[in-house]
Amino acid sequence: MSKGITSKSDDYSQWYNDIVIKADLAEHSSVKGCMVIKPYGYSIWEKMQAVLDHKFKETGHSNAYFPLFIPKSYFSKEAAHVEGFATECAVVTHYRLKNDGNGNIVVDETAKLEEELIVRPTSETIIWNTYRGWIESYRDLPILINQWANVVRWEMRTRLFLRTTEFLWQEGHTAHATSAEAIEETEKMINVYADFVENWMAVPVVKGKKTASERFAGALDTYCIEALMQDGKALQAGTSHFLGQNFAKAFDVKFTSKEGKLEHVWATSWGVSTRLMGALIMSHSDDAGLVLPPKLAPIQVVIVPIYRNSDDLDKITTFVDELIPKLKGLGISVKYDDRDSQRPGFKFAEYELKGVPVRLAIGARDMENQTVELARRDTKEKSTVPQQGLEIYIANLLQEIQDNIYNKALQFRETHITEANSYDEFKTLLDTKTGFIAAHWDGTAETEKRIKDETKATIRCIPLNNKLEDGVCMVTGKPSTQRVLFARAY
RNA sequence: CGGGGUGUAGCGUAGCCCGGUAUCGCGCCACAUUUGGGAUGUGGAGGUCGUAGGUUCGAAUCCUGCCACCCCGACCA
Repeated sequence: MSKGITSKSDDYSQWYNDIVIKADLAEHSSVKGCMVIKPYGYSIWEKMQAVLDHKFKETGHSNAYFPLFIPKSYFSKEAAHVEGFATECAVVTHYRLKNDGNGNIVVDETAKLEEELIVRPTSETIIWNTYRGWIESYRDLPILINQWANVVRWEMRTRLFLRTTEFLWQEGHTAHATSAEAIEETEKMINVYADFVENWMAVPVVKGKKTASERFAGALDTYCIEALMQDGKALQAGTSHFLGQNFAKAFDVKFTSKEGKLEHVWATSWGVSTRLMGALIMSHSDDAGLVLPPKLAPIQVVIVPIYRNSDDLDKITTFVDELIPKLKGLGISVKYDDRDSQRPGFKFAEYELKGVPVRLAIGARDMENQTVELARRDTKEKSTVPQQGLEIYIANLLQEIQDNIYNKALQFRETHITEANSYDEFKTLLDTKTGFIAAHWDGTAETEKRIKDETKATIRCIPLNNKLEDGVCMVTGKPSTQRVLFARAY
C-alpha cells in the first residue's frame, strides 16, 4: 500500500503510530512521554477547539484561566481526589538554578520552596479555592466557566495523542445552587460532547455513566461517551462529572440561599482532550493514511494541476483562480498545489496520507472537455465531473463524505455490540470478535474487579436510557436488572 | 517499576563477533530531461559513530559506568 505505513491488519498499534508520524500530525519530543504537535496536527486541534468553544459559549459558559501550579496542600483537601491523582503528579520543589563551578548547571538547594507546587493534573482544587472568594449569595450562582489549558499526568506508559505526559484539553468547572441544577449541567455537557464527536468528528458514541470504581476521583457521578476503535477496543472520548458538594466542602465554598440558609455549593466538571485526535485518527483511517471528516479537515479540497508546459499551467490556473472564490464562498477550504517541485503522483499520495477529503486533478484534457477529475478520500473513488456547477457538487459531496464515514463507523460499532449470556461466552467474544459486550453484572465492585483482573475488560459504561431486562450476573449468578457494556479499552 | 529493543548524516540502515578512520537506500543541493498515481540521469554537500572513562601505536568495533528514547505489561483521559 502506501510507502512506509504498516498495514492495519499486520500491527494496529504500529499502523496508528505510522499515521501520526507520516501524516505529519505529531512527533516524539526529546522529553519522555511528551510530543510535539506539528502544524498540520495542531490545525485539526484548532478546528476542534473552535467548534467546542462555540458550543460552550452557546450554552452560557465563559472562558477564564487559572494557574498552572497548585500548592500541594490543596490536593489533600479532598480525600478521594488526592488518592486518584497523587501517584502521577509532577512536583516543583525549587525555583532557581546555579553554576556549580565546574560548568554544570545544578539546582540551587538554597532556593527550596516552602511549599511544593504541583503541576496541575486537573484544576478542581485551585479553581474551587478561587471560587470561595467569588460566591456569597445565590445571586452569584451559577458560575459557568471553561478553561483551555495544558495539564500534566505522569503516566507510566504513553502513546501519541491517546496518553501523553503533558496534554492539551479544556476543563469546565461550574458552581450551582442546587443539586438538580448541577446534574442538569452535567447531562447537558455530556450531550454537547456527544453532539460534537458524532456530528463533527463522525465518531458514534455510547452515552452512559461510569460505575463507582471507574468514576473521576472526587465525583459522585461520572457521565461519559465511549467510542469504539477499528481494532475493537473502546476509547473514552469525554467525561462530565457531577461533583456534588465534595469540593465545596473541601474548600469551604458556601452561599446564602434565597431562604437565608447557608449552604454548600454544588459542582460539576467536564473535559475533553487532545485524546480526541487519537479517536479521530483511529476511527476512520486506512492503510493509505489518515481519513478526515470534512467538517474538521484543515484542507477540504486540494487542487492538483497537471501540465506539460507553462501554457497548460496558465490555462488551468486561470480556471482555478475563478473556482477558488466560489468554493470559499460556500465556506469550503481549498488549497491549490501548483508546486513545480513535485510531480502529480507524489502529490496524490501525499494528500491521501494527510486525509484531505476531496482532490481535484485538472489537466489539458479536462480543460478541453470542461471537466475535472475528482477523487474522494473516503472511498478512493475517482470520477469525471463537469466544471459547470462544480462548487455546488463539491459542497454536497463534502456532506456526503461526512455522512458516509459516520455511517461506516456506526455500522462497525453496531455490529460490534454483542450480548453475552455466560462468562465463557463473554471471554470468547473478547478474544475473537472484540468490541462492546453487553452482559449482566451483579453491580458489585468485587465482581467488576474480578472480571477486569481475569480478562482485562472493564465496564465502559451503563448506557443512559438503558433498557431494563431481568437477568443474572454472568459471573456470580446474582440477579441483575440491566446489561452493562464491557470492553477492553485504551 | 518489570520485560524487550534501539542509539552511526535530516530519516532508515550496514559495519561490531575477528580493532586500521564509516556502507547502502531515501531525502537534500545544482543542472537537464520530465509531469493524468510516489520520475530519470549527471554532478555535489552532509558524520563529536548517544555519553564519560579505560585498554591499545590506533576504538563505531574490546572493557566499565552513565544517559536517552521506543515497544510490550502494570497505572490512567
